[in-house]
Amino acid sequence: MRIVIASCSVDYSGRLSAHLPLARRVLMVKSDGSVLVHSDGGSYKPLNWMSPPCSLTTADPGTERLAAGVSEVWTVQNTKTDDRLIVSIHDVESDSFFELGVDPGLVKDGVEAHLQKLLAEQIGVLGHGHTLVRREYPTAIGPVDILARSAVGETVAVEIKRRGDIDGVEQLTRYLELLNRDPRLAPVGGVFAAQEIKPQARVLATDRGIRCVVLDYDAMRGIDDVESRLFWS
Amino acid sequence: MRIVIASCSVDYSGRLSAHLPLARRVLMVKSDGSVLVHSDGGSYKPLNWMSPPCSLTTADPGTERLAAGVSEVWTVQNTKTDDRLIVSIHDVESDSFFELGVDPGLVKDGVEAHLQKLLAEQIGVLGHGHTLVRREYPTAIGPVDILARSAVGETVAVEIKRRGDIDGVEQLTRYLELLNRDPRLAPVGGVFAAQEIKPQARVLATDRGIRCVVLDYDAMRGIDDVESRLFWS
DNA sequence: CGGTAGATCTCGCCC
DNA sequence: GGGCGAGGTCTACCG
Repeated sequence: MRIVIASCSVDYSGRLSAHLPLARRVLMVKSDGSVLVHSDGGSYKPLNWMSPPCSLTTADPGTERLAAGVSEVWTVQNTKTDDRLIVSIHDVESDSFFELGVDPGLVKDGVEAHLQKLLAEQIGVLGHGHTLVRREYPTAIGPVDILARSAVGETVAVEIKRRGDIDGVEQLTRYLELLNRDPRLAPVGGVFAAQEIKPQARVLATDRGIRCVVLDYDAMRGIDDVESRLFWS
Repeated sequence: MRIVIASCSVDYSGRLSAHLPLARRVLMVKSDGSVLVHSDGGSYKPLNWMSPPCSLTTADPGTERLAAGVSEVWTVQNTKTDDRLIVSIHDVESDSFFELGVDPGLVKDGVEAHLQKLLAEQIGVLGHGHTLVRREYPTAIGPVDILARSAVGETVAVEIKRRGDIDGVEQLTRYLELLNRDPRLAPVGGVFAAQEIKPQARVLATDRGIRCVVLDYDAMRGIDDVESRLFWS
Protein backbone atom coordinates (compact mmCIF):
# COMPACT_ATOMS: atom_id res chain seq x y z
CA MET A 1 0.00 0.00 0.00
CA ARG A 2 1.15 3.47 -0.92
CA ILE A 3 0.39 6.38 1.38
CA VAL A 4 0.84 9.93 0.17
CA ILE A 5 0.38 13.07 2.24
CA ALA A 6 -0.13 15.98 -0.10
CA SER A 7 -2.13 19.08 -0.79
CA CYS A 8 -4.48 18.28 -3.62
CA SER A 9 -7.79 18.98 -5.25
CA VAL A 10 -10.00 16.11 -6.35
CA ASP A 11 -12.78 15.69 -8.90
CA TYR A 12 -15.09 12.71 -9.12
CA SER A 13 -17.41 12.09 -12.02
CA GLY A 14 -19.63 9.10 -12.50
CA ARG A 15 -22.90 8.46 -10.71
CA LEU A 16 -22.64 12.07 -9.62
CA SER A 17 -20.14 14.89 -9.85
CA ALA A 18 -18.20 16.02 -6.82
CA HIS A 19 -15.30 18.35 -6.20
CA LEU A 20 -12.83 18.73 -3.35
CA PRO A 21 -11.09 22.12 -3.13
CA LEU A 22 -7.34 22.30 -2.57
CA ALA A 23 -6.29 21.11 0.90
CA ARG A 24 -3.76 18.84 2.61
CA ARG A 25 -5.03 15.26 2.74
CA VAL A 26 -4.06 11.59 3.02
CA LEU A 27 -4.14 9.53 -0.16
CA MET A 28 -4.21 5.76 0.28
CA VAL A 29 -3.45 3.75 -2.83
CA LYS A 30 -4.20 0.08 -2.31
CA SER A 31 -2.43 -2.59 -4.30
CA ASP A 32 -5.56 -3.25 -6.38
CA GLY A 33 -5.30 0.35 -7.66
CA SER A 34 -8.18 1.69 -5.55
CA VAL A 35 -7.71 5.10 -3.97
CA LEU A 36 -9.07 6.68 -0.78
CA VAL A 37 -8.90 10.39 -0.03
CA HIS A 38 -9.08 11.04 3.72
CA SER A 39 -9.16 14.20 5.76
CA ASP A 40 -8.37 14.50 9.46
CA GLY A 41 -11.94 14.12 10.60
CA GLY A 42 -15.35 12.86 9.64
CA SER A 43 -16.09 9.18 9.96
CA TYR A 44 -14.58 6.12 8.37
CA LYS A 45 -15.91 7.15 4.98
CA PRO A 46 -13.33 8.91 2.85
CA LEU A 47 -14.07 12.34 1.39
CA ASN A 48 -13.73 10.76 -2.00
CA TRP A 49 -12.57 7.44 -3.39
CA MET A 50 -12.46 4.99 -6.27
CA SER A 51 -13.37 1.37 -5.68
CA PRO A 52 -11.81 -1.55 -7.52
CA PRO A 53 -11.62 -2.64 -10.23
CA CYS A 54 -9.76 0.43 -11.35
CA SER A 55 -6.39 1.61 -12.59
CA LEU A 56 -4.29 4.58 -11.58
CA THR A 57 -2.30 6.50 -14.18
CA THR A 58 -0.16 9.54 -13.44
CA ALA A 59 0.61 12.36 -15.83
CA ASP A 60 2.50 15.63 -15.89
CA PRO A 61 0.22 18.64 -15.66
CA GLY A 62 -0.06 20.87 -18.71
CA THR A 63 1.73 24.22 -18.66
CA GLU A 64 -1.46 25.89 -17.51
CA ARG A 65 -1.98 23.58 -14.50
CA LEU A 66 1.72 23.65 -13.75
CA ALA A 67 1.48 27.42 -13.46
CA ALA A 68 -1.44 26.89 -11.06
CA GLY A 69 0.83 24.85 -8.80
CA VAL A 70 -0.09 21.33 -9.87
CA SER A 71 2.91 19.02 -9.85
CA GLU A 72 1.20 15.81 -10.95
CA VAL A 73 -2.24 14.60 -12.04
CA TRP A 74 -3.61 11.18 -11.07
CA THR A 75 -6.40 9.66 -13.07
CA VAL A 76 -8.12 6.74 -11.39
CA GLN A 77 -10.45 5.10 -13.88
CA ASN A 78 -12.91 2.36 -13.02
CA THR A 79 -12.36 -0.42 -15.52
CA LYS A 80 -16.04 -1.46 -15.69
CA THR A 81 -17.97 1.81 -15.47
CA ASP A 82 -17.19 5.37 -16.53
CA ASP A 83 -16.55 6.46 -12.95
CA ARG A 84 -13.38 8.50 -12.75
CA LEU A 85 -11.41 10.25 -10.05
CA ILE A 86 -8.93 12.99 -10.92
CA VAL A 87 -6.46 14.02 -8.23
CA SER A 88 -4.44 17.15 -8.84
CA ILE A 89 -1.37 16.95 -6.62
CA HIS A 90 0.25 20.19 -5.50
CA ASP A 91 2.83 19.79 -2.71
CA VAL A 92 3.87 16.35 -1.48
CA GLU A 93 4.86 16.07 2.19
CA SER A 94 5.33 12.31 2.30
CA ASP A 95 5.18 9.37 -0.07
CA SER A 96 5.71 5.84 1.30
CA PHE A 97 5.08 2.26 0.34
CA PHE A 98 4.35 -0.61 2.71
CA GLU A 99 3.99 -4.30 2.03
CA LEU A 100 1.01 -5.55 4.03
CA GLY A 101 0.14 -8.91 2.50
CA VAL A 102 -3.31 -10.46 2.37
CA ASP A 103 -5.49 -9.85 5.41
CA PRO A 104 -6.97 -12.90 7.18
CA GLY A 105 -10.22 -10.94 7.53
CA LEU A 106 -12.85 -10.20 10.09
CA VAL A 107 -14.60 -12.68 12.38
CA LYS A 108 -18.08 -11.49 13.32
CA ASP A 109 -20.55 -12.58 15.95
CA GLY A 110 -24.08 -11.49 16.63
CA VAL A 111 -26.99 -9.64 15.01
CA GLU A 112 -30.11 -10.75 13.21
CA ALA A 113 -29.06 -14.25 12.19
CA HIS A 114 -28.28 -14.96 15.83
CA LEU A 115 -31.61 -13.51 16.96
CA GLN A 116 -33.40 -15.76 14.49
CA LYS A 117 -31.53 -18.83 15.73
CA LEU A 118 -32.28 -17.97 19.36
CA LEU A 119 -35.97 -17.32 18.72
CA ALA A 120 -36.28 -20.60 16.81
CA GLU A 121 -34.81 -22.40 19.80
CA GLN A 122 -36.97 -20.48 22.26
CA ILE A 123 -40.13 -20.28 20.17
CA GLY A 124 -42.19 -20.23 23.37
CA VAL A 125 -41.24 -16.56 23.66
CA LEU A 126 -44.08 -15.96 21.19
CA GLY A 127 -46.58 -17.45 23.62
CA HIS A 128 -47.14 -20.67 25.52
CA GLY A 129 -47.57 -23.77 23.35
CA HIS A 130 -46.01 -22.38 20.18
CA THR A 131 -44.07 -24.84 18.05
CA LEU A 132 -41.55 -24.24 15.30
CA VAL A 133 -42.48 -25.22 11.75
CA ARG A 134 -39.24 -23.99 10.17
CA ARG A 135 -36.79 -21.13 9.82
CA GLU A 136 -36.43 -19.38 6.45
CA TYR A 137 -39.75 -20.74 5.19
CA PRO A 138 -39.54 -20.25 1.42
CA THR A 139 -42.13 -18.30 -0.56
CA ALA A 140 -42.20 -16.87 -4.08
CA ILE A 141 -41.29 -13.41 -2.79
CA GLY A 142 -38.57 -14.50 -0.41
CA PRO A 143 -38.10 -16.53 2.76
CA VAL A 144 -40.20 -15.90 5.87
CA ASP A 145 -37.84 -15.66 8.87
CA ILE A 146 -39.80 -18.12 11.01
CA LEU A 147 -43.00 -20.08 10.48
CA ALA A 148 -44.58 -21.42 13.67
CA ARG A 149 -47.84 -22.83 14.96
CA SER A 150 -49.71 -21.48 17.97
CA ALA A 151 -51.16 -23.59 20.80
CA VAL A 152 -54.55 -23.63 19.03
CA GLY A 153 -52.95 -24.66 15.71
CA GLU A 154 -52.97 -21.32 13.92
CA THR A 155 -50.08 -20.75 11.52
CA VAL A 156 -47.88 -17.80 12.57
CA ALA A 157 -45.42 -15.98 10.32
CA VAL A 158 -42.65 -14.16 12.17
CA GLU A 159 -40.54 -11.33 10.79
CA ILE A 160 -37.43 -10.64 12.86
CA LYS A 161 -35.52 -7.37 12.92
CA ARG A 162 -32.93 -5.92 15.19
CA ARG A 163 -34.69 -2.57 14.89
CA GLY A 164 -38.37 -2.84 14.01
CA ASP A 165 -39.09 -0.22 11.37
CA ILE A 166 -42.05 0.48 9.10
CA ASP A 167 -40.31 -1.35 6.24
CA GLY A 168 -40.31 -4.58 8.24
CA VAL A 169 -44.07 -4.31 8.74
CA GLU A 170 -44.55 -3.83 4.99
CA GLN A 171 -42.37 -6.86 4.32
CA LEU A 172 -44.34 -9.04 6.76
CA THR A 173 -47.61 -7.74 5.30
CA ARG A 174 -46.57 -8.92 1.83
CA TYR A 175 -45.69 -12.37 3.22
CA LEU A 176 -49.01 -12.60 5.05
CA GLU A 177 -50.98 -11.67 1.92
CA LEU A 178 -49.24 -14.45 0.04
CA LEU A 179 -49.36 -17.09 2.78
CA ASN A 180 -53.05 -16.48 3.38
CA ARG A 181 -53.78 -17.48 -0.21
CA ASP A 182 -52.50 -20.98 0.64
CA PRO A 183 -55.52 -22.95 1.92
CA ARG A 184 -53.23 -25.40 3.73
CA LEU A 185 -51.85 -22.57 5.87
CA ALA A 186 -54.62 -19.96 6.11
CA PRO A 187 -55.50 -18.24 8.31
CA VAL A 188 -51.94 -17.07 8.99
CA GLY A 189 -51.25 -14.69 11.84
CA GLY A 190 -48.33 -12.26 11.87
CA VAL A 191 -45.77 -11.50 14.54
CA PHE A 192 -43.32 -8.64 14.24
CA ALA A 193 -40.40 -9.45 16.54
CA ALA A 194 -37.54 -7.05 17.21
CA GLN A 195 -35.18 -5.88 19.91
CA GLU A 196 -36.70 -2.43 19.51
CA ILE A 197 -39.94 -1.47 17.74
CA LYS A 198 -40.38 2.09 16.50
CA PRO A 199 -43.70 3.67 17.54
CA GLN A 200 -44.83 4.24 13.95
CA ALA A 201 -44.06 0.65 13.05
CA ARG A 202 -46.05 -0.54 16.07
CA VAL A 203 -49.04 1.58 15.07
CA LEU A 204 -48.96 0.26 11.50
CA ALA A 205 -48.53 -3.34 12.64
CA THR A 206 -51.35 -3.13 15.18
CA ASP A 207 -53.61 -1.50 12.60
CA ARG A 208 -53.01 -4.51 10.36
CA GLY A 209 -53.62 -7.07 13.08
CA ILE A 210 -49.95 -7.92 13.41
CA ARG A 211 -48.72 -8.70 16.90
CA CYS A 212 -45.55 -6.98 18.13
CA VAL A 213 -43.05 -8.83 20.30
CA VAL A 214 -39.99 -7.13 21.78
CA LEU A 215 -37.06 -9.54 22.06
CA ASP A 216 -34.61 -9.35 24.94
CA TYR A 217 -31.39 -10.40 23.19
CA ASP A 218 -29.28 -10.64 26.33
CA ALA A 219 -31.88 -12.70 28.18
CA MET A 220 -32.32 -15.04 25.21
CA ARG A 221 -28.57 -15.40 24.82
CA GLY A 222 -28.29 -16.03 28.56
CA ILE A 223 -30.84 -18.85 28.42
CA ASP A 224 -29.04 -20.24 25.41
CA ASP A 225 -25.73 -20.18 27.27
CA VAL A 226 -27.26 -21.94 30.27
CA GLU A 227 -28.81 -24.60 28.04
CA SER A 228 -25.54 -25.06 26.17
CA ARG A 229 -23.69 -25.54 29.44
CA LEU A 230 -26.28 -28.02 30.67
CA PHE A 231 -26.10 -29.87 27.39
CA TRP A 232 -22.34 -30.06 27.25
CA SER A 233 -21.67 -30.67 30.93
CA MET B 1 -3.35 12.75 11.82
CA ARG B 2 -1.24 9.87 13.03
CA ILE B 3 -0.54 6.96 10.72
CA VAL B 4 0.92 3.75 12.09
CA ILE B 5 1.96 0.73 10.08
CA ALA B 6 2.11 -2.26 12.39
CA SER B 7 1.25 -5.86 12.82
CA CYS B 8 -1.67 -6.03 15.20
CA SER B 9 -4.76 -7.91 16.27
CA VAL B 10 -7.99 -6.03 16.88
CA ASP B 11 -11.09 -6.71 18.94
CA TYR B 12 -14.32 -4.76 18.71
CA SER B 13 -17.15 -5.09 21.15
CA GLY B 14 -20.35 -3.11 21.16
CA ARG B 15 -23.34 -3.65 18.92
CA LEU B 16 -21.59 -6.87 17.95
CA SER B 17 -18.32 -8.61 18.64
CA ALA B 18 -15.64 -8.88 16.01
CA HIS B 19 -12.05 -10.01 15.95
CA LEU B 20 -9.17 -9.40 13.55
CA PRO B 21 -6.32 -11.94 13.74
CA LEU B 22 -2.71 -10.79 13.80
CA ALA B 23 -1.59 -9.17 10.54
CA ARG B 24 0.22 -6.13 9.21
CA ARG B 25 -2.17 -3.20 8.77
CA VAL B 26 -2.54 0.56 8.51
CA LEU B 27 -3.86 2.37 11.57
CA MET B 28 -5.18 5.89 11.02
CA VAL B 29 -5.70 7.94 14.15
CA LYS B 30 -7.59 11.13 13.40
CA SER B 31 -7.25 14.21 15.56
CA ASP B 32 -10.71 13.66 17.05
CA GLY B 33 -9.42 10.34 18.47
CA SER B 34 -11.25 8.15 15.97
CA VAL B 35 -9.35 5.17 14.59
CA LEU B 36 -9.52 3.31 11.28
CA VAL B 37 -7.93 -0.09 10.68
CA HIS B 38 -7.24 -0.64 6.98
CA SER B 39 -5.88 -3.56 5.04
CA ASP B 40 -4.44 -3.48 1.54
CA GLY B 41 -7.71 -4.36 -0.16
CA GLY B 42 -11.44 -4.25 0.11
CA SER B 43 -13.24 -1.01 -0.50
CA TYR B 44 -13.27 2.25 1.37
CA LYS B 45 -14.69 0.64 4.46
CA PRO B 46 -12.06 -0.16 7.07
CA LEU B 47 -11.75 -3.68 8.47
CA ASN B 48 -12.59 -2.18 11.81
CA TRP B 49 -12.91 1.29 13.30
CA MET B 50 -14.13 3.52 16.07
CA SER B 51 -16.18 6.58 15.24
CA PRO B 52 -16.06 9.82 17.22
CA PRO B 53 -16.74 10.83 19.88
CA CYS B 54 -14.14 8.55 21.39
CA SER B 55 -10.82 8.59 23.21
CA LEU B 56 -7.66 6.58 22.64
CA THR B 57 -5.59 5.41 25.59
CA THR B 58 -2.43 3.35 25.33
CA ALA B 59 -1.12 0.91 27.90
CA ASP B 60 1.76 -1.49 28.38
CA PRO B 61 0.78 -5.10 27.86
CA GLY B 62 0.78 -7.36 30.89
CA THR B 63 3.61 -9.87 31.23
CA GLU B 64 1.45 -12.53 29.63
CA ARG B 65 0.68 -10.47 26.51
CA LEU B 66 4.25 -9.21 26.37
CA ALA B 67 5.41 -12.80 26.17
CA ALA B 68 2.94 -13.28 23.29
CA GLY B 69 4.67 -10.48 21.38
CA VAL B 70 2.39 -7.55 22.19
CA SER B 71 4.35 -4.32 22.61
CA GLU B 72 1.45 -1.96 23.30
CA VAL B 73 -2.31 -2.07 23.76
CA TRP B 74 -4.61 0.66 22.48
CA THR B 75 -8.06 1.05 23.92
CA VAL B 76 -10.40 3.21 21.88
CA GLN B 77 -13.53 3.86 23.89
CA ASN B 78 -16.63 5.57 22.55
CA THR B 79 -17.53 8.31 25.03
CA LYS B 80 -21.29 7.97 24.55
CA THR B 81 -21.88 4.23 24.13
CA ASP B 82 -20.07 1.15 25.43
CA ASP B 83 -18.52 0.45 22.03
CA ARG B 84 -14.84 -0.32 22.41
CA LEU B 85 -11.96 -1.16 20.12
CA ILE B 86 -8.87 -2.88 21.47
CA VAL B 87 -5.77 -2.90 19.27
CA SER B 88 -2.90 -5.14 20.32
CA ILE B 89 0.21 -3.79 18.63
CA HIS B 90 3.03 -6.21 17.90
CA ASP B 91 5.74 -4.87 15.56
CA VAL B 92 5.68 -1.25 14.43
CA GLU B 93 7.10 -0.52 10.98
CA SER B 94 6.25 3.16 10.83
CA ASP B 95 4.68 5.79 13.05
CA SER B 96 4.16 9.30 11.67
CA PHE B 97 2.18 12.41 12.43
CA PHE B 98 0.89 14.92 9.87
CA GLU B 99 -0.84 18.24 10.38
CA LEU B 100 -3.68 18.42 7.86
CA GLY B 101 -5.91 21.20 9.09
CA VAL B 102 -9.66 21.44 8.61
CA ASP B 103 -10.95 20.20 5.28
CA PRO B 104 -13.10 22.55 3.18
CA GLY B 105 -15.32 19.57 2.39
CA LEU B 106 -17.03 17.99 -0.56
CA VAL B 107 -19.13 19.80 -3.14
CA LYS B 108 -21.74 17.48 -4.66
CA ASP B 109 -23.91 17.81 -7.71
CA GLY B 110 -26.66 15.58 -8.98
CA VAL B 111 -28.96 12.82 -7.76
CA GLU B 112 -32.53 12.76 -6.61
CA ALA B 113 -33.02 16.39 -5.60
CA HIS B 114 -31.80 17.39 -9.05
CA LEU B 115 -34.10 14.87 -10.73
CA GLN B 116 -37.03 16.30 -8.79
CA LYS B 117 -36.16 19.85 -9.80
CA LEU B 118 -35.80 18.85 -13.46
CA LEU B 119 -39.09 16.94 -13.51
CA ALA B 120 -40.90 19.85 -11.88
CA GLU B 121 -39.59 22.12 -14.64
CA GLN B 122 -40.38 19.59 -17.35
CA ILE B 123 -43.61 18.24 -15.92
CA GLY B 124 -44.83 17.53 -19.45
CA VAL B 125 -42.61 14.44 -19.35
CA LEU B 126 -45.50 12.82 -17.44
CA GLY B 127 -47.80 13.35 -20.41
CA HIS B 128 -49.07 16.21 -22.54
CA GLY B 129 -50.99 18.92 -20.69
CA HIS B 130 -49.72 18.11 -17.19
CA THR B 131 -49.26 21.06 -14.85
CA LEU B 132 -47.30 21.33 -11.62
CA VAL B 133 -49.22 21.83 -8.37
CA ARG B 134 -46.14 21.82 -6.13
CA ARG B 135 -42.95 20.02 -5.15
CA GLU B 136 -42.66 18.44 -1.69
CA TYR B 137 -46.44 18.49 -1.18
CA PRO B 138 -46.84 18.03 2.59
CA THR B 139 -48.92 15.23 4.11
CA ALA B 140 -49.20 13.79 7.61
CA ILE B 141 -46.88 10.92 6.72
CA GLY B 142 -44.29 12.96 4.87
CA PRO B 143 -43.93 15.08 1.74
CA VAL B 144 -45.01 13.82 -1.69
CA ASP B 145 -42.19 14.52 -4.15
CA ILE B 146 -44.41 16.17 -6.77
CA LEU B 147 -48.13 16.83 -6.97
CA ALA B 148 -49.40 17.60 -10.47
CA ARG B 149 -52.60 17.76 -12.45
CA SER B 150 -53.23 15.92 -15.70
CA ALA B 151 -54.71 17.41 -18.88
CA VAL B 152 -58.17 16.20 -17.82
CA GLY B 153 -57.79 17.66 -14.32
CA GLU B 154 -56.95 14.50 -12.38
CA THR B 155 -54.61 14.95 -9.43
CA VAL B 156 -51.35 13.02 -9.87
CA ALA B 157 -48.91 12.14 -7.07
CA VAL B 158 -45.36 11.47 -8.24
CA GLU B 159 -42.71 9.56 -6.32
CA ILE B 160 -39.21 10.05 -7.71
CA LYS B 161 -36.29 7.68 -7.19
CA ARG B 162 -32.94 7.27 -8.83
CA ARG B 163 -33.43 3.52 -8.72
CA GLY B 164 -37.05 2.47 -8.57
CA ASP B 165 -37.36 -0.29 -6.01
CA ILE B 166 -40.26 -2.03 -4.30
CA ASP B 167 -39.92 0.25 -1.28
CA GLY B 168 -40.64 3.30 -3.41
CA VAL B 169 -43.87 1.71 -4.65
CA GLU B 170 -44.90 1.01 -1.05
CA GLN B 171 -44.11 4.59 -0.12
CA LEU B 172 -46.19 5.98 -3.00
CA THR B 173 -49.02 3.57 -2.14
CA ARG B 174 -49.16 4.96 1.40
CA TYR B 175 -49.31 8.52 0.03
CA LEU B 176 -52.05 7.60 -2.43
CA GLU B 177 -54.15 5.98 0.28
CA LEU B 178 -53.94 9.14 2.33
CA LEU B 179 -54.43 11.61 -0.53
CA ASN B 180 -57.45 9.73 -1.83
CA ARG B 181 -59.20 10.34 1.49
CA ASP B 182 -59.10 14.08 0.73
CA PRO B 183 -62.30 14.86 -1.24
CA ARG B 184 -60.70 18.00 -2.68
CA LEU B 185 -58.00 15.89 -4.35
CA ALA B 186 -59.58 12.48 -4.99
CA PRO B 187 -59.32 10.61 -7.22
CA VAL B 188 -55.51 10.81 -7.12
CA GLY B 189 -53.46 8.88 -9.67
CA GLY B 190 -49.94 7.66 -8.99
CA VAL B 191 -46.78 7.93 -11.04
CA PHE B 192 -43.59 6.11 -10.10
CA ALA B 193 -40.75 7.95 -11.82
CA ALA B 194 -37.15 6.76 -11.78
CA GLN B 195 -34.03 6.55 -13.90
CA GLU B 196 -34.29 2.80 -13.62
CA ILE B 197 -37.25 0.71 -12.47
CA LYS B 198 -36.66 -2.79 -11.13
CA PRO B 199 -38.89 -5.46 -12.70
CA GLN B 200 -40.46 -6.45 -9.37
CA ALA B 201 -41.24 -2.83 -8.57
CA ARG B 202 -42.85 -2.38 -11.99
CA VAL B 203 -45.02 -5.45 -11.47
CA LEU B 204 -46.16 -4.26 -8.05
CA ALA B 205 -46.82 -0.71 -9.28
CA THR B 206 -48.77 -1.87 -12.32
CA ASP B 207 -50.80 -4.25 -10.15
CA ARG B 208 -51.78 -1.27 -8.01
CA GLY B 209 -52.68 0.95 -10.94
CA ILE B 210 -49.56 3.07 -10.57
CA ARG B 211 -48.02 4.29 -13.79
CA CYS B 212 -44.25 3.84 -14.27
CA VAL B 213 -42.18 6.52 -16.00
CA VAL B 214 -38.49 6.04 -16.75
CA LEU B 215 -36.61 9.34 -16.58
CA ASP B 216 -33.73 10.09 -18.93
CA TYR B 217 -31.52 12.18 -16.65
CA ASP B 218 -29.04 13.21 -19.32
CA ALA B 219 -31.78 14.23 -21.76
CA MET B 220 -33.61 16.22 -19.06
CA ARG B 221 -30.38 17.86 -17.98
CA GLY B 222 -29.60 18.63 -21.61
CA ILE B 223 -32.93 20.37 -22.11
CA ASP B 224 -32.38 22.23 -18.89
CA ASP B 225 -28.96 23.37 -20.07
CA VAL B 226 -30.37 24.53 -23.39
CA GLU B 227 -33.14 26.44 -21.64
CA SER B 228 -30.70 27.96 -19.19
CA ARG B 229 -28.52 29.12 -22.05
CA LEU B 230 -31.50 30.58 -23.87
CA PHE B 231 -32.63 32.27 -20.71
CA TRP B 232 -29.31 33.77 -19.87
CA SER B 233 -28.16 34.68 -23.36
C1' DC C 1 -32.87 15.73 19.87
C1' DG C 2 -35.59 12.11 17.23
C1' DG C 3 -37.56 10.39 12.61
C1' DT C 4 -37.16 9.75 7.68
C1' DA C 5 -35.05 8.73 3.39
C1' DG C 6 -30.76 8.56 0.44
C1' DA C 7 -26.07 6.53 -0.48
C1' DT C 8 -20.53 6.92 -5.75
C1' DC C 9 -23.79 3.19 -0.07
C1' DT C 10 -20.82 -1.64 1.21
C1' DC C 11 -21.24 -6.41 2.30
C1' DG C 12 -22.83 -11.00 2.26
C1' DC C 13 -26.11 -14.40 1.07
C1' DC C 14 -28.56 -17.30 -2.19
C1' DC C 15 -30.32 -18.16 -6.65
C1' DG D 1 -23.69 -12.44 -12.18
C1' DG D 2 -28.04 -10.33 -10.44
C1' DG D 3 -31.35 -9.74 -6.65
C1' DC D 4 -32.31 -8.91 -1.97
C1' DG D 5 -31.68 -7.72 2.83
C1' DA D 6 -28.70 -6.00 6.59
C1' DG D 7 -25.44 -2.70 8.31
C1' DG D 8 -21.35 -1.32 14.50
C1' DT D 9 -24.77 1.17 8.44
C1' DC D 10 -23.48 6.76 7.82
C1' DT D 11 -25.35 11.12 6.55
C1' DA D 12 -28.20 14.99 5.50
C1' DC D 13 -32.59 17.15 6.22
C1' DC D 14 -36.48 18.41 8.72
C1' DG D 15 -39.35 18.71 12.81
